[in-house]
Amino acid sequence: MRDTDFIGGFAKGLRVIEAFGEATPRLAIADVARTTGLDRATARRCLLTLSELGYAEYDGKFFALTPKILRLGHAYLSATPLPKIVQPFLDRLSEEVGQSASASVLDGTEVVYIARASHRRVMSINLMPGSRLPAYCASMGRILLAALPEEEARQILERTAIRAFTPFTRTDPDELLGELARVRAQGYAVIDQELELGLCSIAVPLIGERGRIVAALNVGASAAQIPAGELAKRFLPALQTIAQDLRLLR
Amino acid sequence: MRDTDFIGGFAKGLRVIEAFGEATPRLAIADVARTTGLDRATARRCLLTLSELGYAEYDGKFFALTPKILRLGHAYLSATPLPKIVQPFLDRLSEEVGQSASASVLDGTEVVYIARASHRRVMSINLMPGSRLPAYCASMGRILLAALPEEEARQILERTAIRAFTPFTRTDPDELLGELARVRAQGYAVIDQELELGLCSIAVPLIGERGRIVAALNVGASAAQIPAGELAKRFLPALQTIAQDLRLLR
DNA sequence: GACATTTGTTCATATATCGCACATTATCGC
DNA sequence: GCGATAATGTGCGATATATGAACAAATGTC
Repeated sequence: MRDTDFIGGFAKGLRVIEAFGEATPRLAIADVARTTGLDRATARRCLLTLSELGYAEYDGKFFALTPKILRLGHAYLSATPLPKIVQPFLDRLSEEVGQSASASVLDGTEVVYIARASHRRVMSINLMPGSRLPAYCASMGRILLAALPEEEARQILERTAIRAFTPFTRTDPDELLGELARVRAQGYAVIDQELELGLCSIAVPLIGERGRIVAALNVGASAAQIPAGELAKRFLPALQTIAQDLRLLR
Repeated sequence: MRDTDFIGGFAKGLRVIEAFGEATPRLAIADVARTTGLDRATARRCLLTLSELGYAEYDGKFFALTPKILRLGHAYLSATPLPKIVQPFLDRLSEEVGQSASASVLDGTEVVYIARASHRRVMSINLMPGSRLPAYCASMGRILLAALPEEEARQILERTAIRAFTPFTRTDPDELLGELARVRAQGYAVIDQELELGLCSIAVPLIGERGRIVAALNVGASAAQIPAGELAKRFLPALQTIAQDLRLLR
């Protein structure tokens, strides 16, 4: 690609949108300039453009995104067949096992939820399509990392900011790579309170065309109700059935 | 705003993202140029930019959005407190009444789902945060339209492409305005199979600061199981309790 | 209340982008 | 295969945008 094929203003605008996040729902021009590294004048122009188009609101001091911005993500969720195909299966699965079920894909070092059937709330954080979790300590993340060539998985782990969310979180890259090998061999991944105390989950791969692993499915449960050791016995057959059914669709 | 404060390239890029949708997951350069009305060269530059940034994939022929694009919508969902606050209440409500519960806001002529606790699948279409429905024939849409000054509601109806999804759909603007008045007076809205046969729902407003209606909550049910006439009796108290609890939070 | 800082806005100009016209390459019907 | 048609890639002048410094306004500090 020649560099004249790159629209700098567009790229900067997207960075401005991403500047809004969890802890920063309302931002002043200077805030955006700082977090994006853009010049204040440029940040201002991006924000005014967003506001002019209705993607953001401006009260004279702070900018905030409007629900119109959801059109952008929705363009993916509705355009990509996978979320739509998977959702009814997750609903059925969730109903059947009495727990939350989700599907996700890998984006960089993170797992991105593309569909979810939430049953009981067992996690403190609220997951929905678009939500992200670090791949290294999520059951679906382990599946998706295990699907990559080992070298690639290692690179992703290397550029992940690994931290221990709980005393159970595995943080050693080599140990994690060993775990990935185990996951690859056994065909499913179990996480026991590595992300959040009291929460465990089990995930399986979803196979697409040419046998490629395109997504992961999981079931999450409260560790108090169901010990991690029992996850495979209780949920693996249902998960594998769903994964098999979904495979037949393609 | 002076016109030099507007970044055309950014606005065009956003249009390109929105060109991807339900029926068009994969688009060639010329497709995008046609649907957006942009010059082919410009559409190409936008697409290459998206691809360079990892928001899209390019196989040499077609472009498709990647899950990274969800970061943009997620910036809103995680930045705006409302979805996060509402979700646990919806979960509780859904569990309590044994039906799906949702929350939405108005964006133009459409209702945008910002949170949802799906219980049983009663709709043919798959709703999730970011999903959109025409406001005029959705229970939450009626609530949100009724919250506007009548003149504004009329204008929205005028620029809506009103069509009859079922034989029950009300399509006459004056009749709809009358219905809005009724909704405003009684404080809740009931839809009986206007959007989809076999589906009915009931919605209430969610009050924010200064008494402004900031969102709507609803419960959907199968018309076969629960006639529309019984919705108020069965679900209104629970809905109103939730709305009241949520009001206290602010 | 005056000073120091931060923030928002404007301006001139260097730079990048736009859209057109043309060249090239793929796709389709036959 | 071959011509017709459509799609993609590219160079260029006109035009729009980015930049950083300078200014104005607001905010915070003492």
